[in-house]
Amino acid sequence: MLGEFEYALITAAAGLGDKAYGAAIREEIEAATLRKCSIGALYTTIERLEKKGLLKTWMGEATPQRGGRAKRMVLVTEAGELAAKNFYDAVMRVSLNARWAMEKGESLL
Amino acid sequence: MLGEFEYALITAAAGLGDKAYGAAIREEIEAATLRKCSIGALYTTIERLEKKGLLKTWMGEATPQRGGRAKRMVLVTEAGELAAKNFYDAVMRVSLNARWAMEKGESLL
DNA sequence: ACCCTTAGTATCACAATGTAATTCAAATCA
DNA sequence: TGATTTGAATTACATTGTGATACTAAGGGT
Repeated sequence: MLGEFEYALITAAAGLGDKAYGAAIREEIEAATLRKCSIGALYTTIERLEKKGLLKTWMGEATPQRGGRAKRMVLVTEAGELAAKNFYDAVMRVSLNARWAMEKGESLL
Repeated sequence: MLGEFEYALITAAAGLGDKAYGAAIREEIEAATLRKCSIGALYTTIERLEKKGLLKTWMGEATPQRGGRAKRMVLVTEAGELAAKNFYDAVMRVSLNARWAMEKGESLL
C-alpha cells in the first residue's frame, strides 16, 4: 500500500501533467500539504516509486535561463494512477461513519 | 503525521466506542480495509499510539465465557481525534483536482 | 576571466511506520 | 486434566518518511 507522502507525490505529478519535474512537484506538494517537503523526501520517494513502476522518469534538456539545469521529468504510469486511486478509496472506505469525515450532513452511502 | 494504518486503527476504535478492545478493533479494521490485519500490526501500533497520547488503554475484566480472557480496552483521546481529522483533511486537500477523487460531478470547491 | 547567485538534482543516514511469525495466558468444557 | 478458545505480548524485519549535506551547471555582474 502507498504511504501518505507517496500518495501526495503521485497526485501532484499527475496534476502537473507534462510539466511534472522534481522541483515543480515539490512546490505542488507544499501547496497541497501546507507543509515543507524536504529535498530528501522528494527524490528518494521518486526513486522508490519508479522502482515499483508507479512512475517513469527521464532527464530533460537544460533550459536557457539562469540556473536552468536539466530537469528530471516525471510521468505517472497506469499502475501509479491505480495505486493512488486505491489509496484514496481505502481512506474513504475507512472513513465511513467517522465523525470527522461527515460534513454537510452527508450520509455517505 | 499519522500513517494510513494508524488512521484506520483510530477510526475503528472511535467507531466502537466503549466496546473498543484489541480483537474487536482488529475485526473492524479488516472489515473497513478489506485486508488482513496482523496481530503484530495491531498491538504494536496501539502501543505506539498510546505512547504518543492519541489513545488511552487499560486492562478490563475477564468475561465469564469460554476463553473470555481479560481485554485491553482502548479509548481515543482528544488528541487522537484531532490527529485523525488532520489526516483525513490532508488527504482531502491533496486530492482536490485528482481525477480519481472526482466522482458524481462534484467540483469540490 | 572570475566569482556569486540561482535552479536543480543526488545521496546518506536515521527515524517512524507497517507486518509476519511466534509465544504466552487464562478461562471453559468434555 | 488437558484440549480448545479468546485474546494479549514479543520479536524481528521490511517499508516509508525526512533532514542534512553535497553536487552540477548556467547566467550575470564586475
